Amino acid sequence: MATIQDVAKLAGLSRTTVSRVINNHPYVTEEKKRLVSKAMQELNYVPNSSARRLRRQQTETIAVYVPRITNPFFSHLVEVMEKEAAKKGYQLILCQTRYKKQQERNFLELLKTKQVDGLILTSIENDWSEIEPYLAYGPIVMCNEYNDTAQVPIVFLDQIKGGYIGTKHLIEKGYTKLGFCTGNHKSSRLAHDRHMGFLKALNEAGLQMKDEWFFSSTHSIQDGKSTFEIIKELSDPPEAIFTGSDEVAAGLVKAATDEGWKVPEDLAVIGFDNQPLAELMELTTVEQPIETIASQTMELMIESIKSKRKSVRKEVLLPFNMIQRSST
Amino acid sequence: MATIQDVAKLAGLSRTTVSRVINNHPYVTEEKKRLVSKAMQELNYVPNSSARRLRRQQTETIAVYVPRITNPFFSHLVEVMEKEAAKKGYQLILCQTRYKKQQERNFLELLKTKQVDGLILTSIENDWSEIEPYLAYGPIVMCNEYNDTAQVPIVFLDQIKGGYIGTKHLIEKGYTKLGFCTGNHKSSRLAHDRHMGFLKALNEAGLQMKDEWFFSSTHSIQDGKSTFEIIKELSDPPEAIFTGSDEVAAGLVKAATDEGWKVPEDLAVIGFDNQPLAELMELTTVEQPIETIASQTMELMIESIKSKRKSVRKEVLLPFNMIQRSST
DNA sequence: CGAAATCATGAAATCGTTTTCATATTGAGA
DNA sequence: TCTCAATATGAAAACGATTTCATGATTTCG
Repeated sequence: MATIQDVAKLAGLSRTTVSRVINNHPYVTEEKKRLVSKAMQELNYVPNSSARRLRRQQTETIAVYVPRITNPFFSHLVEVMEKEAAKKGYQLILCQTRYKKQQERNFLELLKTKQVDGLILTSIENDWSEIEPYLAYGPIVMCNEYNDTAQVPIVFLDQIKGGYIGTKHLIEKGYTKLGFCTGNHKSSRLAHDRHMGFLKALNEAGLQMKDEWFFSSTHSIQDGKSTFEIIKELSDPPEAIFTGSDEVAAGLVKAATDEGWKVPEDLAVIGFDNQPLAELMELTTVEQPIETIASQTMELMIESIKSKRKSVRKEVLLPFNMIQRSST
Repeated sequence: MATIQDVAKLAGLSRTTVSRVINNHPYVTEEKKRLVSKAMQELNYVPNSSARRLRRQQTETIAVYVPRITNPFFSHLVEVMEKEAAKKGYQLILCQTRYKKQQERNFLELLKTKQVDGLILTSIENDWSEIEPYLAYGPIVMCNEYNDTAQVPIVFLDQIKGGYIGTKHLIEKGYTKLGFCTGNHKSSRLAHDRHMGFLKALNEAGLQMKDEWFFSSTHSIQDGKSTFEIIKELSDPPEAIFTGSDEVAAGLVKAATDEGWKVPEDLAVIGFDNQPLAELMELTTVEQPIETIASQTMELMIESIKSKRKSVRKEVLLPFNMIQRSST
């Protein structure tokens, strides 16, 4: 493996000059530039990035935390982030926290050991107070997660509104008996806020909700199917269901139609996210602008890395988009 | 940021001894170990990984090439790989080639510049001759892609067999008019081989196939739906379709049932991969053991990194698994 | 008891860059 | 012609660890 020294020797110049050519520093004559380029080519030289990182004190690498990359929402987010990062010469290290506090804490060391220039958090397991100290080691940007106090840039959607507009849509369609499916609504701020939005819309319309129309811990297609099994046994079933996920909505619709129910006449369902599966099942859904979320986040991240100033709070609020299909 | 020097000073010892404690080298007395640990704690010290990388000439980082992370097959692969890598102290850099030769070539520089210890290729855009020279810079492992000559470890499935068993299943179910949907069967060895397997099964059963039952460039749910639109206009439509993807199969089934066709009575469909969507649509499908593929690949990769021997060809052939549901 | 092996520690070299500092040359303006 | 700035180059320091080499101290064993 050729080093900068070898190149310098072959070109009959100093390391310094070679380095200047590599980093195109202004004060180098055309002639020397040619000499260096020729030598580099001849030796098939590439600068050693470990050395460069050490000297420059930066890695051109960004860590992205997601719970699991197989979740389509997060893989879409990461897809766009990687693209944007690559465009600007950065690489992405993928960190799956698997919804575990400990796993998240382990990964936090990356920033401390200077393996990455910054952290993007698309989900947070630990309390902010646990994470906050790591800000001393590099910028952190939050994406689609929020926290009212953290002094970091944050790209997010108002999930209360998300819950609200989805529910409002159902109400406008004339449904009055509304059910609600949520994931882990206790720990997740997102789920909690969507529920708030749901209740707000209900309230405004003066509608009541039965306890038996509330379903928690629903995440998967299978959960959607099981939920329908419960619904069909109710003496007074809901007419429409707000779900926090397209998977659950798809499961509901599938189980219902299999049972001979008509969607949306017998049961209307609204999903969340607009995943490919939503199109397949023709689900009405509340879309989050994933591409914008991702690219804005990456932009803020790179900006934070470049301006080495102290991290400050900066909120970027993005809008939802209702997609009406035939499930409502 | 505290350095090893600071720790050494505080502990009243040399850098060398501190380094020995960090890397738990045998010859250090318990007493000094305590002293060093205390100093490290006090200074909140963490070894700088750039320095360590430079000195050790290794990065504990592995690059994974995928076309796009949003493809569920690849995201599942990456999910498991990341988990296995993390378990052994390695990190993953995600590289999306986006099916572009140029993009793949750009990423190849990562290995050359010593940013990663090795490369995992889950798809290959360029000719092997283009990639082969990079073997000089570190190990490469192929995953689910193949090439008959490359002198690298390779974890794969016999896609001819994949096509064969799926088709055989349809034949055993009694269908005689078989259609075939494929992606980009010209450039992809995978798609080509599945087609070979399909034809082999057809041949063995003495069945003929009409040209109009062959559909190429089908990838998405939407493609599946459009394909059905063509099929329903045929005067002599196929009774069953082999598809190279669950997405296409799902699209077909959805469009067909919407049109009032019964699946599998009017049209049987078999998918490929066993994605979550296959369960939703109750698709019979040919499953690839993704978790095993991923973990075996990662194991071979880490093995290759550790034993610094010359790369040699090593084939790991894994079996398919037919999953029978109600679409056939 | 003396030689050899083992244990314990530190000084200095090393990994391969970039950056600082010093110095020489050239060109422009007074 | 002299000064000052701009241009061009190189020597050496720095980044922060690990590794080699050297040197004592201690133990083992014949």
